[in-house]
Amino acid sequence: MKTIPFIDTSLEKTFQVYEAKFKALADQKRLHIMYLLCQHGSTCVCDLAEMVGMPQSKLSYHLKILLDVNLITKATKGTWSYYELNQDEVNHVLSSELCCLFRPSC
Amino acid sequence: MKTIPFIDTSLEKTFQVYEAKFKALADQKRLHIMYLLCQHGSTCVCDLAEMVGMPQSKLSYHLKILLDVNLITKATKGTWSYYELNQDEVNHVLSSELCCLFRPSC
DNA sequence: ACTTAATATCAAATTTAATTGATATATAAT
DNA sequence: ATTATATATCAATTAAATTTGATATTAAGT
Repeated sequence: MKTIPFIDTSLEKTFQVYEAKFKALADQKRLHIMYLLCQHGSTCVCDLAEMVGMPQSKLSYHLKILLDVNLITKATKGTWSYYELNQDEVNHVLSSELCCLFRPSC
Repeated sequence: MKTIPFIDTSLEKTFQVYEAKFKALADQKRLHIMYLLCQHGSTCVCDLAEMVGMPQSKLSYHLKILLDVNLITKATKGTWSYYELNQDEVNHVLSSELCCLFRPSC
């Protein structure tokens, strides 16, 4: 019989959530992708692949990682998938100083 | 003969720096360590090891990762090493909302 | 219907990071 | 000097993330 450590459990959940988000951010290629999405707005995979010079399957892999933690969003039109930076989520996680990296205006 | 892509190079460096910082943040155990350092202020390794329930060598490994990217600082006194959260660096990287996780007052 | 184009997914190979237990180093206490 | 304590580092293992090339899926154009 043990007591339920409520606060610790909820902290643990919080740490889990942020671990996933930071993992997604912890990669140069993905930071570059986010930067490009920020600069160009909604962009389809094939255009993005050209911009980053990355094979399509590899790019899809990295986009999925960013999508799964809600740092980017996806909209499908026909066979095209358009990805976009989730500015709200970026603002929620990063300092305004850092967010600046992911703002078209800066 | 090729032109030097100055802007891209400096962007690449920026991404490298943040990759390393986010990598350090991308781990539940390390987030927990940072949280404890925030709550308790300057703490020596043996006390911290007890708090996180982690073998000493493992803890030292994780502390080094945080230290290397300047998210924590270290001060040695005799055989003891005292680690402390680098509040400035945390503020520089994370949103104020998130920083709150690493503020004693919140 | 058939072909082409865009994207996602998969399995295998590779690379990178984390864990473990042992050992080294350095200070402090006796 | 010897012993005990705190911490860091190392080599070996294990685990996780990334890359690659191939294939599947789905919509569009002819």
